[in-house]
This record gives sequence, C-alpha cells and structure tokens, in this order.
Amino acid sequence: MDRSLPKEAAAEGGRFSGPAPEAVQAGLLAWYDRHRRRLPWRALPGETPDPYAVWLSEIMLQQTTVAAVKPYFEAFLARWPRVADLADAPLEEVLTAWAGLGYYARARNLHACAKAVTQRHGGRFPDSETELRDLPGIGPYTAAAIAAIAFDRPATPLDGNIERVTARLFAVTEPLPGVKPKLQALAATLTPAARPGDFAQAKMDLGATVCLPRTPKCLLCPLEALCSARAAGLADQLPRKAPKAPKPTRRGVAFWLTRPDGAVLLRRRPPKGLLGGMTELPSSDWTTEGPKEGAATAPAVVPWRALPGLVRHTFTHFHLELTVWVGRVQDWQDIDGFWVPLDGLGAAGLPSVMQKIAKHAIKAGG
DNA sequence: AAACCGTGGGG
DNA sequence: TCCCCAAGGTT
Repeated sequence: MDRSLPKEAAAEGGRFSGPAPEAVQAGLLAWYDRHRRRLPWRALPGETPDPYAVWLSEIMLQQTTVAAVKPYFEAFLARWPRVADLADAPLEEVLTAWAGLGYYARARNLHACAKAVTQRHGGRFPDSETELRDLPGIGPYTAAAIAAIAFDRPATPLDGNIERVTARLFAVTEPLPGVKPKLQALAATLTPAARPGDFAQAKMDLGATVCLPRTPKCLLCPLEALCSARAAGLADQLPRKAPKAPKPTRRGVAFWLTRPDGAVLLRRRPPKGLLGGMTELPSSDWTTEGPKEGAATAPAVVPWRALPGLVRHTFTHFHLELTVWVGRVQDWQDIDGFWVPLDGLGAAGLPSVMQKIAKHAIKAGG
C-alpha cells in the first residue's frame, strides 16, 4: 500500500516535481500575516486558542459556509461557554439550537462528543489526532484541524479548500475523490514545523478568497510563481471531479392541523436518518411515486383541504415537492404529537423544510 | 465503498 | 432555473 508518496516522487529519490516547501511556507505565511480574516472562533496573534471553541467551529463549518455558521457559533458559545455545559444540556435543546444549520447528525455527535470529552478526558480536549479521531463527529479532517489550530501540532488537514490549493500547486489532474490520498500526501510535504496551525488556516483562507473554484484570482495569489497549474494554464480546471448522480424528485403530503385555540400539531422525528431527532410537521412518506392515499397517513380523521401550490425543497440527494393539507380538530386527546401556538413556532426549532411548510400554510390562511 | 445526510448563496 | 459549492463524517 504505497499511498505515502506519488510514484514519480519515489522514482526521483524522494524529491517532488512540485514547488519547494520552504518557498510555499514562507510565501503563504507572509500573506496570511497581512490578509488573515477575523473570524469569531479564530484566536488573535499571540492569543492561545480555546480548543472547545476551535472544535465547535470546526464541526459547524463541515460542509457549511462561514456566513451561515457565525450566528450559530455565537449563540452556542454564549449559551454553553464550556464543553461541560454542552454535555449537561438535554439533546433536544441542542437540536433546537442547531435547527436551520443542516446535517443534524452533527448536532447529535456534537452532544455525544461533549459528553465523551467531559467523561473520558476530564473536560479537556486531547491534543493528538489519534485521540481526537476517536471522538464522535471527528473524522480525519477535523482531527487534523483541531490538532493544528488548537494545539499547534504539525498535522495536515485536507478540506475542500486545501484539496483545491494542493491540486493546483502540484498540477494534479486525476479526479476526486480517487486522488484524495495523493493530495493528502502532497499536502503533508508542505506542512511546516513552525506555525502549522496558521499554515493550515492560511491555505483555507487562500482557497476561500483567492484560489477560488471557478475563477481563481491568480494575479492576486502569493503562490502564483510557485503554482504548477498556473504555469500549465490549468488552474481553473483543477481539481477535476467525478460526475455526480442526478437527484430524483420525491413527493408527499404535509399536514397542518390546528386546534380551536390556534395551536398547530408538531411531532419529533425518529432519532436517526433524515432530519433525525428534529421537530416536524406530520407528513406522509416522501416517495418518487408520490402519495397514493394521503389521508391514510393523516394524523387525524378530519375534513382536509389541500392548499394550492407546492412547497419545494432540495436535500443533499433528492428534490422534494410537498402538497400541504390543512384541517381543524375539536377533540385532540388521542392525537400523537404536541401542540405549539403560532407565535411559538419560531422557537420550536424547525428545520428549514418545516419552516417552509409552516410559512406556506400560514400565508394561505391555514 | 458507495450512499446517505441540509442549507443557502452565487454564477 | 439549475448546478455548484461550503473548514466532511458515518455506515
């Protein structure tokens, strides 16, 4: 299993046909000292990072933009200032606070990780990649990122930004995801012994602001003279990626059921899977065939009225089209779920798709 | 190992 | 409108 170095490197006795690491390190760190972004979770120069804040930000930032994360990060840190506070919180409260950020398994794992750090490590995050990797929700990227950023360990995180920067620096033309181990090995040859955390963040900042996916700003890049893809005129074509599978459309019915006092029926979803553990409006199954007997899955036997229009939403691997049915009940004692007044929906922690359903129903006068 | 798992912004 | 993408992990 030779995935430590590319073949051509071994053939050259360990030398890479890429830029000199010392030049990349010096150029990128100098650029970072001038252009570093001020982010809520980022320690200022000379400050000691808080591993809890670093971990929290890294989990939130998985597949999620900086702009989306900012308000959630602030809210979580204000509400649960230390990892033990988060560990003591009920999971439902964590899920409610996470609502709208997506990938809800992250919130479940966040809570489990807080408990593990509190119980297994006495409330302090471990500083080695291996121990970090053993915690829920922490994979290869996040373990390396925390080790480097929070503990200044010479680790080599490889996220989407660093994949792109590395593929271009070395002009790697094979497609992702197959080429990822090679990119990891190439990236590791660049990691400096001094300031590895800053170096990792510098690569991510460069990828986010200069070495962009579509139209890289090579004229502004501190590594332009060192970049093999730039020299070959390939920068805007790398990294190559395998084609993605098309998304099917699933259809279903969502039920907006209200009581005489105006409260609406909500439920909690099963603990795992899509939107696992989150609050929902009751609905039929979502299938590519569409609902045959919508009434059969309704939460109550009442006269249902289908609202005009559709609620559309796109998940990671399918499109969703929902019809909304509205109904009213007089007797609700045998109905499974819980009732929330309309002015309490905002605090109920609904995922975005459920917010869309509620908005559609309220606008239509449900 | 390939499938599953959210959301919002930008081109 | 549609596709791409974002500090990926789990099963």
